[in-house]
Amino acid sequence: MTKAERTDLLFHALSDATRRDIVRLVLQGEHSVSDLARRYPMSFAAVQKHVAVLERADLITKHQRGRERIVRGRIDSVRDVNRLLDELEANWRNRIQRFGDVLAGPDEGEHS
Amino acid sequence: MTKAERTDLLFHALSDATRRDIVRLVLQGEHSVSDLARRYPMSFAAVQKHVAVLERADLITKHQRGRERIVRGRIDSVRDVNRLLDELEANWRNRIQRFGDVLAGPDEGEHS
DNA sequence: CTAACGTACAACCATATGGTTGTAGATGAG
DNA sequence: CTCATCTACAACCATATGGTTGTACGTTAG
Repeated sequence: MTKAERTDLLFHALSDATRRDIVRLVLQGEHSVSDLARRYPMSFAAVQKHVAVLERADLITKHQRGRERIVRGRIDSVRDVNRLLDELEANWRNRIQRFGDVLAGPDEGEHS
Repeated sequence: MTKAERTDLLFHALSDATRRDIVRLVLQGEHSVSDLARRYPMSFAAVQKHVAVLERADLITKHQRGRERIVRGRIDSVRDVNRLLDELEANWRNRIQRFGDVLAGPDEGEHS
């Protein structure tokens, strides 16, 4: 998977309020898929799909405990998203830097 | 528009590589829609749609100059996304804090 | 004025998305 | 063992998404 593809998955996963809430919950502590499903006004299968989207984006991990699947948040992936945004910001800073360079540059050609 | 709806729009807008690249470009400097369209292997109308998605999410602004529409990036919206992620991370930190509290808490009930 | 350019927008299409219900397989409780 | 619980997964549906082409309109260059 390319970096762009993974980035697509990350942002797409976070573009839904239910999924963001699930991430919030499982960063606070462990929850089974059923635990999560009880919280939202939709079917178990729907929540299952949301969890699958988050898993594909590496925002959560699932592991079995008895008959339950325990969901945990992966804080490092949330931070990856932060880093991706910083890369966008960096371009903005570079632009500002260049703009500043012009202002602070040698007075060539000014006043003719 | 609710906060969640705006957050949906922000993350959705950033979930596409072409759109992220457009944001990167227009944070560096101004570009007309045609300028942008020339860069990508898709029709002008397709790029136009991407720009519209970014505009709806407030990640860019458009203003007319002659017959061109100039696109500029809105760095503050990129930072809004950063802030939203920090809110998710905050829940994680709270969890760690509580975990630390337990470790550092009064030795009640221990050793019977 | 006229032609070329930049843009907007509608119509259309294939596929993805987010939801549903239903079925079936593991697993734990009693 | 038997039953209830938790999960997985398929099939289905309505709508959203990302692309296309075509048409129309404002603006500038010559």
